[in-house]
Amino acid sequence: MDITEISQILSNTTRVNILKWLKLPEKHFPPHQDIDHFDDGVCVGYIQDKAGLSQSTISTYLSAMQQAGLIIPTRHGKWTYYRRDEAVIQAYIDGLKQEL
Amino acid sequence: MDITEISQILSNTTRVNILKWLKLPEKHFPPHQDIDHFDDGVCVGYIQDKAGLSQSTISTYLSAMQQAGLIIPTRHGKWTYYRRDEAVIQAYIDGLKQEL
DNA sequence: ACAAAATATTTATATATCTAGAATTATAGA
DNA sequence: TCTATAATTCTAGATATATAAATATTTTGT
Repeated sequence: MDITEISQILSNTTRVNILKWLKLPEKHFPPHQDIDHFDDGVCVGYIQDKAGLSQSTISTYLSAMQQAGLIIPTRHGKWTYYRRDEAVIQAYIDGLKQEL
Repeated sequence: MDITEISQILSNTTRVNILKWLKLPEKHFPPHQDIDHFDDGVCVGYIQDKAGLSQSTISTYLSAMQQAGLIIPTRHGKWTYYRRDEAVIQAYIDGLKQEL
């Protein structure tokens, strides 16, 4: 868990929003076609529609967020679902409180 | 208090270090010539020596950190002392815990 | 008023980030 | 196997950040 790497992710409004949306997926996204729950998170397309940026930009953002450990991808057929890694997010906040 | 603005500040190791050093100035800096306490923080020159970057870079960093509300400047003669704004730092961490 | 010290600002270059379009890859269905 | 869909990766241009040298400003001491 790297403070500066995660802070860099959080320095962009869209990425912060994605994290917020993923906290309550049923509130921010329509139901998926293939599955009836959000246990593995939300597919890239839905996040893209919500954010209003290009598909490649969102995909790049999600990769960076995954690289930083903030979200976890799960593949379901053609779709990639992303969900938050609550442990990492919590550890980051705790780390800030401790170190900062 | 803007999450992305403060996160941007925290995305740089030197700036994070400055905040950490300013938490315990007596541990990380020599005593000042003109005053015998760190109540108003630490002068720019000491921070620059400790960080090992150029004077202009450190001054730029400190300005940005002040702009984001993280530190407070106090002028003492020729010197500018910078100290943490604990309330803002705490509000940022609390804000993250709440919103994120 | 002048010189020196501390800091801030301006200017400039190298690198990184933002963002999208095009090309590529992965998967499911016909 | 061919096609359509979803997502990733590559490429590229515009903007932002990192960093320092040079210059300007502020303040003190002579």
